[in-house]
Amino acid sequence: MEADVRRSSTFKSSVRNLKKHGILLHDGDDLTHIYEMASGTVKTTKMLADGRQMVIGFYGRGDIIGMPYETKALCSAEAVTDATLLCYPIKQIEDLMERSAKFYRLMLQLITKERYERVDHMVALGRKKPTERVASFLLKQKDTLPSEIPETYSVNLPMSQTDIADYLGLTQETVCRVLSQFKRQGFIKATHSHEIKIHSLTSLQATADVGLLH
Amino acid sequence: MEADVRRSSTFKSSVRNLKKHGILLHDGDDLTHIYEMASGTVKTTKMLADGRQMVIGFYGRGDIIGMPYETKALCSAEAVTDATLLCYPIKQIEDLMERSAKFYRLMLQLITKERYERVDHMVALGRKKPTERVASFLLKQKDTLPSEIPETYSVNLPMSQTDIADYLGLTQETVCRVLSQFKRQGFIKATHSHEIKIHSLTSLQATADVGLLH
DNA sequence: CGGATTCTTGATCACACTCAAGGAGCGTGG
DNA sequence: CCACGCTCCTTGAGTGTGATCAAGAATCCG
Repeated sequence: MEADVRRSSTFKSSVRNLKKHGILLHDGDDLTHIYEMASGTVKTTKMLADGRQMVIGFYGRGDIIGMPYETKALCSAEAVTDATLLCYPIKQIEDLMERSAKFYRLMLQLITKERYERVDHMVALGRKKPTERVASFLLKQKDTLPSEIPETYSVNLPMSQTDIADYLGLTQETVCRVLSQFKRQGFIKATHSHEIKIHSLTSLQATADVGLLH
Repeated sequence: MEADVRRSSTFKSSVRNLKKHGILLHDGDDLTHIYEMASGTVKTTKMLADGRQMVIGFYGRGDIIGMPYETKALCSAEAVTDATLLCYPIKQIEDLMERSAKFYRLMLQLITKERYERVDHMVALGRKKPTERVASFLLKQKDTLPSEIPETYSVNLPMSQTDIADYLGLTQETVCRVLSQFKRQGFIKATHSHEIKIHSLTSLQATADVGLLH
């Protein structure tokens, strides 16, 4: 998006750096800007009154946080790692959308992608078993990689297992146990911390989609 | 939306009637139209390979199914009761959006509302207990009513308990048991079939938000 | 190096699911 | 209009799975 905004005459944006655990937004804040991830990872969350937390999404390079006409922030947003964001005044984005068909199609595209992901996420939360959810989560990470994925490859998991649990509607212990099971089965292997190697993409896919394998 | 579309010069829409259990869309179909509910209730669903079903949403009078630039249907859509829908060619809607700022704001408004609901739904699926999910669901129904809700009022529940369960990520039996419990507690009362009376809005709200009461 | 956080694993428990059976409600056709 | 069959609802009993509780190991970070 960055290039598209810059190309417009009224270009005016700033940069914001967040340290790990830095807060970008509180749930319900007035939303003055729309943010584009330049580096790092940010999570959006909702919290219940008694402290239970739900992670709605993880955002990495190129992802957008905030939508035109979202006057109040829908979720809180917190840095999972140190992160850099490009900040566009929301009014400016709204103007661009109204004036440039190309730009508004770009926004609609983003919305479409988000809708698709949220529905997938909802299916996982409502109807998938823990192993299936974790497998789906691991596979989703590959979408963030450049195309053409071989059977074996590495993915980065910058977030904690607690964050993954809060994203998948599980406990941290269950996530850990499922990952251990996948390791024992040879589906994945821990490399560095915050990185795992996928050893059998097909096994994970079978597990994610119906849990055919046990 | 209907009035706004008609006001435009290129107005051209048709009406579609669905019988109960009639299929409007199959997941992945080419989406040629955008639909506005005129009467009845429709549910959108996703199905896993082994038959597990997730209900993504219920749609009543005035709700929109399908979005501009959603080339393939994101979900299946099926009538829960006999239903009537207004059908707008998706191309026409896309044109209107590009040309009329007013119209595209209308669309963005719909999208914002959907985003808000989906996030709420995700929190329920991932972090709420069965009683809290059912209470949230019952309260959501009041949004469909004209404003100013008193402590006691009636809501229509045209869908089956199985549908509610598939919407809340529970089993049909659990939904039934929670509803029975609410009846015993005096929170609600069954009136006609497919209609219940809310007797204590505040008790339901307390249950929905944190489950403070047991 | 020391303290905090995160991860891992085990043991136990509770809650929602599964299985089951009976009843109520509804639509259809005789 | 009633009888029949189907779907949907209700409730109970028993089970299994993921949550909880707990403790130790590993990793991170100042």
